[in-house]
Amino acid sequence: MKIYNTLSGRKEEFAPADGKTVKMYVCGVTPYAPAHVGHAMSYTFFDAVRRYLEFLGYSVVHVQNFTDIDDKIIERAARAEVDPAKLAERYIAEFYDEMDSLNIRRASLYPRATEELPTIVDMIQGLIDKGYAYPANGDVYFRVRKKDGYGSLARRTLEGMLAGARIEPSSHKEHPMDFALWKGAKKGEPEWPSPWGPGRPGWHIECSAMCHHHLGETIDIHGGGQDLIFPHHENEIAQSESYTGAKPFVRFWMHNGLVQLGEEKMSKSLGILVTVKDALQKFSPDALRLFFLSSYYRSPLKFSEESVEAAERGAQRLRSAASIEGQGTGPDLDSDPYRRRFVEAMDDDFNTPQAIAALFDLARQVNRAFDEGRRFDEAQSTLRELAEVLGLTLRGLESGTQADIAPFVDLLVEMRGELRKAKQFELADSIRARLQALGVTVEDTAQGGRWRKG
RNA sequence: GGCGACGUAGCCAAGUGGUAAGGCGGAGGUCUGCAAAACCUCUAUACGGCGGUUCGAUUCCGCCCGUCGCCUCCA
Repeated sequence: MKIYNTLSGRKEEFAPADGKTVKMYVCGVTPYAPAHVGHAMSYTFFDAVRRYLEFLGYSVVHVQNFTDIDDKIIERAARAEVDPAKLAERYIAEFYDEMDSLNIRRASLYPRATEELPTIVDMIQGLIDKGYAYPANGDVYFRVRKKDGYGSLARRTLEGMLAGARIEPSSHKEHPMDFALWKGAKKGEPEWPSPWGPGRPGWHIECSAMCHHHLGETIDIHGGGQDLIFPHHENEIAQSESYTGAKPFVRFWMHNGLVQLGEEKMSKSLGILVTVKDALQKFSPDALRLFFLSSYYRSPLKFSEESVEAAERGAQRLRSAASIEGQGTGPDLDSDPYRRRFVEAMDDDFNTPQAIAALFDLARQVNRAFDEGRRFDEAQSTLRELAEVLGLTLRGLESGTQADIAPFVDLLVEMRGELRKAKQFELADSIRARLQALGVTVEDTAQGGRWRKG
């Protein structure tokens, strides 16, 4: 299959370095606020990446970090007068819950910055020893000019960056673009001991350290949002390659486009966002996933309720095709052409929009086979299988915490069937309308009434 | 100012050097007591604008307009 590599700017043939196991690292969140749909989109996409790679027969080691110590956490915790670690812990728990709700499979490992201090300190020391970093005034900085090719991921040069003129000069830095590996602690801040004095790790070093610690010197895929390309991923490359001497640090860099709300990027710090929690209250997980995966992952995606509502109706159509019962005896529906289209689309840099198009076409064929009295069990299971590769459950809305209403609704639907037979249509229609008002849709088929929630 | 991305039907959104997937919506039809669902047919003389290359461009190149992102924390 082919994957677009940000580093080369081209689609390249992909296979894991060892031929079997894909080492994949996806940048996680800084848990200081609720997750928004931009996070949901990114992690949904990388979940689909992982599922598809496994579908191809690879095993995938998927590592995703939590940046559980950082300026924002300290700031928020101070304002709320809680312990920074507690604050982070709370948002991490929320994050797990929400990602589970979105049917995003758990990563193989979720390392946290605060649990990687020894690795981080070792790496910083190693960088100092090799001349790539220098302590200054309790901080430690990376010497950007020492790293060949710094800026190549972002396609920038040091000169170009300086032209931005938005860089705050720091008297302790040798070069304005040098970045912190270690930040000396100020009074009252959380701190860890180090050879350079008490402090905490800089933002970029944790990812380098975790990658190295858990996945080795070279990993197959490193993913994240496009907003991480610079400076975060650029700096990761600089740190990791300088430390290990191994090139490349990452074989395939993958970056998803950003979710926009209205005309702007969704952003935690700017407060422009729709939280995952809010979205899940309005829409089914399948609808959100279908919405996310209906556009190519590298393009920006505009979030709008109308678009997700459209996806909700589409999801319902897929669900219904995946769950109809009562196949006939005519010739089998052959789903191979649809499977091929799906695979071909996904092989082309995870072209999920086209893969989804194949799913909709297959769903139509299943419905047709039903109408024509043909067999479709194999096609239907293909539909479910491929949907699952994208992480779509195609399950109906669950009844939630309520006791199971099924026997009672069944009874009403059955009684209504009797009324219809007796041509008591007014009463039958009234039952249907009242069930609808309670959130149960009743449909009449040749085999009698059937119902679903929603 | 520098770097990058994008601009396709009412809306969302793929894609190709030789006249445009899919979804939602809409119109008509089949089925139905009605409705819903499902299925069938239709719904972009053409892909921001202007030039260029080409037998031929929406697809390549240049310029312009518009939108967005990054350059500072950010999936």
